[in-house]
Amino acid sequence: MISKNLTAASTKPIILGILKQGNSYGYLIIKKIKELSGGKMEYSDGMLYPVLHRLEKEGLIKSNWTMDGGTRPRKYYEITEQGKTELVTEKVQWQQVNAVLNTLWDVKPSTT
Amino acid sequence: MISKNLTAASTKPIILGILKQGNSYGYLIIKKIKELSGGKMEYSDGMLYPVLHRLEKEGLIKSNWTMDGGTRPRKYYEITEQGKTELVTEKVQWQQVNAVLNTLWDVKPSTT
DNA sequence: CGTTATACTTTGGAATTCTATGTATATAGA
DNA sequence: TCTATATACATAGAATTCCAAAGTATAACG
Repeated sequence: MISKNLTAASTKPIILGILKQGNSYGYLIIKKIKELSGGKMEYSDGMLYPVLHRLEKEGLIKSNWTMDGGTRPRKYYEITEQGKTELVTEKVQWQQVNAVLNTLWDVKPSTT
Repeated sequence: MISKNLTAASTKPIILGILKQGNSYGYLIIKKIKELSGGKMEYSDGMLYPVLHRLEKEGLIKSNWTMDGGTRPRKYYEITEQGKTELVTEKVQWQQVNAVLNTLWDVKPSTT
């Protein structure tokens, strides 16, 4: 299982990325993340929903309740323009840190 | 500047990676991180030292005070075997998350 | 009709974090 | 010589963040 810190650091870009592929709702996003990660990342509903609320308050996504043909109501989320911009920022930052780590993963100890 | 979450997620592997290159001490580690990241990651001393203490308590690093030829005492840290193992674990996890993100960064929106 | 899956919400105890503050020595420069 | 800055480490506790747990409700399946 992925550590708490890494999960926290990746939650925002993962959700924004999924919503950029197309609108979705909480329950489905949880399943999608599990699927994308091959089961290695698994969000509980109590973890994901508050994040969605926060992202909406930040203006990165927006929601509307929908009746998908006679079934129960679902709250569909859509990424906003601001959200798309934020995703780019997240990408840049992630890649900067990734670059630092790539120089460190496989270092040989210096001859001390 | 790198976001708080990303900083938190990368602190442990970065410190372990730096110490794998060779022993070092707090003040120098801070400078090293700044240098490696081209100034994009900057730790305050109040941020770094508690992390070093925590990693030592976890057994991933160990310390000893040294007098570097007449200068003031410095607390040198060294990575332990356990620390090296942990670094591998961190690497695997990071790369798993990185793989998920790589599938998402550049997705084209589906024709909705 | 009972059980499981779907679907969303909220709260508050728990854990984490880092800002601010404190101590002390070495060095550069005025 | 004196002052300012850089070096070097430590820690309390205010502030923030987090997520496990509990709650509500409907659909689907056997």
